[in-house]
Amino acid sequence: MIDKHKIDELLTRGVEKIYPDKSTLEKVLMSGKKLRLYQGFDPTGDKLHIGHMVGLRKLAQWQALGHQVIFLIGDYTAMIGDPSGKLSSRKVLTHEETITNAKNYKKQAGKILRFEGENPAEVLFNGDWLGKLSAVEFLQIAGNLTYSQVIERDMFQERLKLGQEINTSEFLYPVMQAYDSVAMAVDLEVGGRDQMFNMMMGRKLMRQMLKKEKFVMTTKLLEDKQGVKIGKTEGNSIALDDKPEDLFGKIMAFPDEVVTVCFETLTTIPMEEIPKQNPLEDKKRLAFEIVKDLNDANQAKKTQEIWENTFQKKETPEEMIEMRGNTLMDAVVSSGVVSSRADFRRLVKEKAITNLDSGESVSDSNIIPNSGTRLKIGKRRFGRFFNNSS
RNA sequence: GCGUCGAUGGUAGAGUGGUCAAAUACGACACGCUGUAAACGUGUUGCCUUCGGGCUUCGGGGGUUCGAAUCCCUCUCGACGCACCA
Repeated sequence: MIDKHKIDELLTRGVEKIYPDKSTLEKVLMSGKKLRLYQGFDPTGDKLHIGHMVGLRKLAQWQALGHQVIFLIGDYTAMIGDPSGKLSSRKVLTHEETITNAKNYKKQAGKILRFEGENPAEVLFNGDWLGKLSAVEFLQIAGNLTYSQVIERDMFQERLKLGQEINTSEFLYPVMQAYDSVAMAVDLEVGGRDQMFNMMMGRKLMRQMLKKEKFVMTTKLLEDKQGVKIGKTEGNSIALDDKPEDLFGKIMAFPDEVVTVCFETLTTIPMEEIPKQNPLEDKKRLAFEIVKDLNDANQAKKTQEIWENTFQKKETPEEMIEMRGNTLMDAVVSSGVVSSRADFRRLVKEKAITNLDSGESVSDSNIIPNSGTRLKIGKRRFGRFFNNSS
C-alpha cells in the first residue's frame, strides 16, 4: 500500500536537498520499490548528540515505510577524521579508541531506530571492508575519482587560499567514505548538509564502479542565525543519554528561532500540528517530546514539572546532591559541584551562592553552614551540605 | 641528508630578555535585564592563600642571565626549500 502523503513527508520533512532530484526519487518510491539506504556515524566521541538525532529520525522514517536501513559506524573513517567544516586537521584516533567510542552507539541510536522486530535496522562497521583493502586496491578505487573532483571542495579551496595544509589522509578521506556506498551497494545515503560533498563523491564512485545511481538526501542542520551548530558548543553538547533534567534544561536554553526546525527534525509530531503560538510553551512542548522519545512519557512529565517548579516558580527542588566536607568550600569542591577552591571563591564574590534556608547569599568563603543546609550554586546547581565532623 | 621556519591557555591567535598568569576574539562561568530564554550590558575565567602573597604554566630536557614564553644547545613533532632517488 503506497501512501502518497507519507512519501511526501519522507522527502520533505527536515530535508535540505535530494540528489539528483526529488521527483526522480519520488517516482521510484511510488513504484513501491524498497530501497537499501544508510547514514554513517563516525565515532570520534563516545556519545551520539542531538545533531545525530536528525539523521536517526530520518532513518527511522525510512524504516517505518519498509525500507532497509543500515546504521553504519565509521570505525575506520573516524581514525582519519573527516575534514568537513574544519580549518585545521583533527587528531588521529586509534582503532581501539574508535571501537570503544562506538560501544554504546547502538544502544543510544536504539532510542530512535529499531534494531529488532520486523525489518530491523542493520549495524555495520566500515572497518569490515576498509580494513581489508590492500594499498593497491585502495589506490585503484581512488583512481576512479580525479584530483580536481576532490580539490574543488570549498573547504580545501579555502585552506589553500589561507596557505594552510591539507594532509594527504584528509585529501583521501572522501574516497574512504565514498567507498562505503560501493561496499554496501546502497540505493541511497542520508547525511547532514555538511556531508554533502562526501556523499556526492560516493555517488560519483558508485557510478564509476557499479554503474549505479545512488540517491543522496541531505538533512537540515540545527544551527542558529549565525550558523553556529546548536547543542554542540564545548561543554554544552546535548547527548542522547543525558539525564532527563539536563536534556530538558538544555533544550529550554535554545534560542526561540530554532524551535520550529527542531520540531521538524527531532520529533514525530505531524508537520501541521507543530505549535507556533507561544514561544515558551512551544519550547516546553519540544523539550517534553524529546525527553519522552529518548526516555518515556512519565519521565518527561516529571521532568517538565521539576523544571517548571525550579525555574519558573523558583521553588527549591526536592532532590539535590549531597556535598560532604568540613567547610562549605571543601564540600562543594570535593563533590565536584565546583571545579576548584579558587572558582568557589569567585562564585562567592559574585554572589552566586545562596543559602536557601536563610535566603541570603553566602558572603564568606570559609563559612561552615549547619549540616543539612540547602544551597544554590549559580543558576542551575543545587546541593545539600553535610558537615563531616559532626 | 642539508637548510629555513614553526610548536603559546578550552579553541583561534598576539607576544620576541624584566612592566607576562601572558593582548585580543570565541567559548565557558557569574551577575543584571528576562520567559532558567535568546539578544544585550557588566564582571570573572591556571592553582593555593591567613588576601600580604605564594606556587606551577608558553612542545620535552639542559644552559646563559640578577631575571627567559622571549637568547643558546639538544631532543620530539610539523611545515617549507634544496639535495638524493640503482
